[in-house]
This record gives sequence, structure tokens and C-alpha cells, in this order.
Amino acid sequence: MTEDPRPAGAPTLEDVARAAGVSRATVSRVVNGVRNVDPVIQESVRQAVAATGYTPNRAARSLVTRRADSIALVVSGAGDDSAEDPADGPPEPADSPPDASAVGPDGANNSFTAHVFADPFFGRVVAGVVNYLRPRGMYPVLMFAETSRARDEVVSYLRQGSADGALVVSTHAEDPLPALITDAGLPAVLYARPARPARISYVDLAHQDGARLAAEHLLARGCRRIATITGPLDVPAGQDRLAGFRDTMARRGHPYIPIAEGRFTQESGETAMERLLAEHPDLDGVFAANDLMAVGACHVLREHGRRVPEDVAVVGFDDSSAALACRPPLTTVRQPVEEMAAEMARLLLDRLAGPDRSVTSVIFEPSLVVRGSA
Amino acid sequence: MTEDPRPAGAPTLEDVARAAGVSRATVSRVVNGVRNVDPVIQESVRQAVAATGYTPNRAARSLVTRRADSIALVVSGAGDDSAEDPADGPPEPADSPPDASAVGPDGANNSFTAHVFADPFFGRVVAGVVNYLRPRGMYPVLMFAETSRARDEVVSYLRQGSADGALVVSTHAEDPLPALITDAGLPAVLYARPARPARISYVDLAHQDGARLAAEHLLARGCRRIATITGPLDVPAGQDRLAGFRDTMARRGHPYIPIAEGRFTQESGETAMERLLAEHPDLDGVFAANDLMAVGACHVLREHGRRVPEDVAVVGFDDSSAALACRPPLTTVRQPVEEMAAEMARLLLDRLAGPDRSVTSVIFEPSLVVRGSA
DNA sequence: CCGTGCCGGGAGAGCGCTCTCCCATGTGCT
DNA sequence: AGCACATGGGAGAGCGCTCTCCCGGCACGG
Repeated sequence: MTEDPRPAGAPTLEDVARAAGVSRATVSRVVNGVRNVDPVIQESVRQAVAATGYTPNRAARSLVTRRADSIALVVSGAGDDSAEDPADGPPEPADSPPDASAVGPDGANNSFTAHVFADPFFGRVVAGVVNYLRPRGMYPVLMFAETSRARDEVVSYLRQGSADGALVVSTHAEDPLPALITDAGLPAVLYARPARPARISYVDLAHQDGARLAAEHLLARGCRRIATITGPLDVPAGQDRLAGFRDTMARRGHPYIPIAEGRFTQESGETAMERLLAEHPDLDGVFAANDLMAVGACHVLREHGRRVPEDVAVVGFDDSSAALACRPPLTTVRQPVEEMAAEMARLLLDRLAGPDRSVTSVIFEPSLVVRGSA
Repeated sequence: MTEDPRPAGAPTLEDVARAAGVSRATVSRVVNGVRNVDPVIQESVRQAVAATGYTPNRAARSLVTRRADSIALVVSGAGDDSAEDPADGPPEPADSPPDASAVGPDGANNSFTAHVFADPFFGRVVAGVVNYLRPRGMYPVLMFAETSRARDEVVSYLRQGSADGALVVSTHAEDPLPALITDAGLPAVLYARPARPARISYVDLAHQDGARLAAEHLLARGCRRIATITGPLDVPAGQDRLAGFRDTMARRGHPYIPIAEGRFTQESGETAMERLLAEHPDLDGVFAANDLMAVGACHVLREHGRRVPEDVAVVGFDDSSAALACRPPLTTVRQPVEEMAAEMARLLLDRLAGPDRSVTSVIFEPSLVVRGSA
């Protein structure tokens, strides 16, 4: 082939401009709705766009605007520790070859990714984020960061401008990712207050208030021998829910509350319930720090011949889909995850729009959803 | 210094080249590992890269390579019908108003996105895709396509080069999205065979074989009055699972099998089980076409005083997290969703790498996982 | 000794877009 | 009239990268 100016490539601004008999700049102005353009010309440009089937090339636009118009949604946390690599390993070549093999059958820590979505919580976060982003023509890039290598990749992804900022949901306490991101001067918003204070915006729930709702409900129901299955006590959500629960109970004349620590999984809830039941066979109320553990508790209670809620009342936390899937359906403290996730996206987009680098946090109020279990 | 060439922007190839005392082209060659470069120079470039903290700008690279190095993961299907537009109805104005009212505060069909992840299935797909993509330095962009407007946006997103191809998971039968994408000449791979044949690659499960496993297991267990809760009968998975089940049962001397149609949700499983129980109070075995419905069935059975598995054996399908969350844990037909999703990603990447436009499909074999419910 | 390769490096032309200038018109005021 | 100024359009310079050329150097064979 000597020369073929129109091989198969998508139409460009230039093509549209030619078709409409105007300049590239004018077409660009019409397409982006910027500045005043004569209505007549506007119309002819519109027609030319339609006629050529023009779609702006995002890479070209990004190159000059320096915006990817895309954000990363990062689920961060620790996978199984066996897969965790040392923080600062050998000085790897800056850019690893495209075919980075080396880590497991498919290179990654699959157990983490596989289990994340077993918790309905993350699905709700995704839904909330997507619902906010979508009307704005944006879609999140889904990333996981459970190893230091993966964290570096997230930072690198952001640094190369593939996304303008990050929404980070951490699953454990000492997550180094937020610091990594902000240190690199990249915009990010967290779901939930970080374990150690940092200059970073976040959305969170008034966990203590939620726990108070649960305590008051159990007491109002007439429960008198109440225990709680806590979340992991190294994360703020776990701590706060316990603190709020204990506090309220103490205030109501129950200074001592048996507790068993769980890990927010159904299985850990079962174990915790077994332990609690062994030590306090006469309990009549349980507050589990999330629904998954509450479901586990219900199973164990039933296996031990206790009826829920007649013998033992159970209150969960989150109002996740697990709460409804369970029999009886769980009475639970609702966490408006979707709205919180949407707010998180809003905060990030605001930050991206205006460079007023204010760090804010938005705290949501929980509410009690009374169903069958208590 | 007369000028200040380093304002605040990230270092570019040019900067690295200057630092290493070579040309842009050479740095590019080193970074991309293409062509031979003198080892000595290579090393000095590496150091310059490290010293400057260089990260290639993705937009610039995409612009010239015409690859986004990114793919879309699209969950496609019908939201609540109220928001869905007729399949081939009146020639609707191409663009419905941006603020399609009647569908939530933020203009989108939130109920769809909110419910998608209530099914643990989608989380597994995401995990499988991410696990395959991640070692290759790619991350999926998450999109939903449940309205014609959303579908157009997906196509447009792909057309503007924001992603190189799409992985499509449909939730209902007559999904127009795959056709839309392939008509636009865009690469895509489906999860599950499309309802109407199309020139498009897909991965799928040998549903009939799975149903056979379930049937044989129930029969081997001694069940004789067996019913089935089917999936929606307008989707191939629903049809095939029923066909396989009926076929095996007929072959084994059970030509008539009571059926009740569900919609793959726990609630529909409950309704179906109620119906089945009302009409056939003496049944002793149930095959539910997915785990969610099986869980619903278990609940209803228990409420009607039937013990699982002693009185009625229940077999599910999928081996989703719901199977383990349930008491007793579900005996179920395992669908290797993660592997299938990874394969789907592999097919797409292969297609993107080599333009040998072969359309292939890969069918996975299910296996039976025996747990407590049957 | 001069071709003929090959090998490793540089020059430079774009990729498609945005956006700053700049210029040709109006339009209103002195 | 003369001038200031707003208005709307075009020209063109890049954004940071890849990749095709091209060219100098060196080894080899005739």
C-alpha cells in the first residue's frame, strides 16, 4: 500500500470539521459545549458528528486535559499472610516486563479477591459508587491491594494518570495504602476512618450510635443476660461498636458484658457464639457486630436448641443481604452503605473539580431495622 | 538557570533521556524492552528512571498504540421491568432524557446495581476476572447495562477507545448488548451462551451434565418423589438445567417430575417450594437450579416441619458462598465460576493480541460437592 | 580496499485532542 | 467618525509517547 488516508480508523475531529466546513477548534467547542458558537454552525456540526459517527478519542483528550476521567475503586487489606511479600524487596527494574510471571498459578493472591465479595458489604459499596458515577459518565476501575506489590501497582496506576483518584475500602486496620496514596499527592477518599489519623477525607458511620440502638432494643425487649460478638478489635469499626454497646449497657446498669471477638465472617461468628454459649448458657440476647456473624450465631443457637428470638434475641449490624436471607430475618442496625459509597464518590469528584484541598469527613447515622430475630 | 522546565508535572521520557544522556527513543526502548539496547546504556537508563521517578503516561501511550490496555466488565440485563424499555418496541427517540425520572434520585436504575451483587455469583466472576488480569497489569472497568441508554453508553465507551474489549455477563435471555457490541466491530466475550446464536466467543458450563449429577445423587440417596425448582425458563442456563434433570430422571424411570419455576433469587425459591409442597406434600427430594433458591427452599421446608436432609434432600447448583452459609450446608453442583471468568478474560486478551478472528467457546464441566443437605 | 550486512542509536513525524492566541467582525459609546 | 470592547471563529502549538526512518560504526567476505 502506498498511501491510504482512511484505513479503518475511527473518524476524528478533523474529519468532522471537514464535513461541517469549519475548523477543528469549533467542532471541539460544540462537542464540549464550551464558549459561544453560532447556533447555525452548532447545528451543522451536530449533523456532521452524527453523519460521521464521531466519538471523541479519550486518550487524546486525556493527554491534553491531564485527566483520565476515571477513578479507581480499591479494595485494600491483608490477604492470607503467606502471600504477603516483604515491604522493600530487591530493587526491581522500574518497569517490570509486561509478562510479570512469578507469583502463583496466575500470579496473584487469589484467596483475597475470591473472599472479598463473599461479604455482601462490598457489593453494596460497588453499587453505591457506580450509581453515583454513572450519571456522570464515569465508571470505576476495580483494583485490589492486599500485598505490598499490589499496593505499589495501585499507586503506580494512579501516578501514570490511568485514574484521577482513588476510593479506598480497607479491610484491616494498619493498611498502609492510604498513606502511600496521599504521600504521592494523589487524591483519595476512604470508606471508614483510618486506624491512625491521616490527612485524608473519609465517610464513616456513627458506629457507637448504632451499637446503642442495638443495646436499647435488646433491653427494651426484656433481655437481661446479654453478650456481644465483636468485630476485630484492631479496626475502628470493631472498637467503636463494642465501645458504644458497652457504654450503653453500663449506663443501663449492666457494667459487665461477656464478649467474644470475631472477624466479621460467618464462621468466626459461629465460633464466637459457641464460646459464649459454653461460658454463659443462660444468655438471652446477643449483639453481633455484623450480620454475617449474626447469621453464624443464629445457626449455632439453633443447633444448641435455642429458639431465636424466643430464647435468645439476636441483633446484627449492617443490614446486608445476609440479614434477609436468614431465618428468622435479622433485626439489625442499618448502615446506609450505598449512600455512604455514593458520598465517598462525591467527595472525590469534588476534590478533583476544585483544588481546594480541604479534607473532610461525613458521618452517617445508623438506624435500627426490626425484623424477626429480636 | 534561565528557565524552569520542571514545574510540577510528572517526569517525562524527555526528562529521563536528558538525565541518562540518551534520546527519548532509547529510553522508550528500554522501558518497553523492545529491540536491542547496549547493556551499559540500559543500566544507565534504568538508573535515570529510578532517579527521576518516571512513570509512563498512559494516555500518551494509548494515543499512539491505539490500545487502552484496559477492558470493560459489563453486567448486563434487565433491571426492574418498570424501568426497562421494550425490546423492540416503538422507535424510541435515540436518546432518552438524561434525567430519566422514575428511577431514583441519581437518574439511574439503582435497583439493578443494588441487587446484582446480592447474588454471590457476580462477586466470583469479578474475582476470576481480576485474578487473571492483574498479573498482566490490567484492571477491569466495571459497567452495568440494564437499560438501552446504559447499553449505548457501554458501546460508546468502547468505541471511544476507553477499553479494548468487553467481558459481558448477562442476567437475562434476550440481552441485546452482545449484538450491539459485535455489530460495532468491538471484541467481546460472553459468560454463558447467548439465547440466540451469535458470532461471539463465550465460556459456559455443561449445565445438563450438572443437572444429571444432581439427579443421580438424589436417586442414589434413595429419593423417589423428586421435584425441581427451575431457573427462569427463558435463559439457556435455566432451560438446560431443567432439560438435563428431566432427561436423567426419565431415563431412570421417572418420566414425570413436578416443577416450579423460580428466578434464581432466594425469595423465588421460597415461593416455588411453597407451591411444590402444597401440591406434593410427600416429596423427599428437591433439585434447585441454583443455591440461592435452594437456600429459600430449605427455609420453607424447615418451616413446614420437614428436616433437611432426613425428610427432604435438597441439592443446589453453583456452589456459591450461599451454599456454605446455609444450615445444613448445601450439597450442590459446583460451577467453577472463577476459572470460567478467568478463561473468559483469557479469550478476550487472546483475541486482542492476535487478530485471528476465530470465535470460540469453552465449556466447563461441573462437579458434585456433597455436603449436608443431600 | 570497498561493498554489504547488521547492530545500536538518534531524529522527527505524528497519534487526536484542547486551548491559547489572534483576527475579523459587529456594537455601543464618546 | 473614532475608538473601545465584546463576540465568534481559525490557526497552530503542543500534551507524552511510539515507531519508522535514517545513519554511523563495525565485522566480514570478495
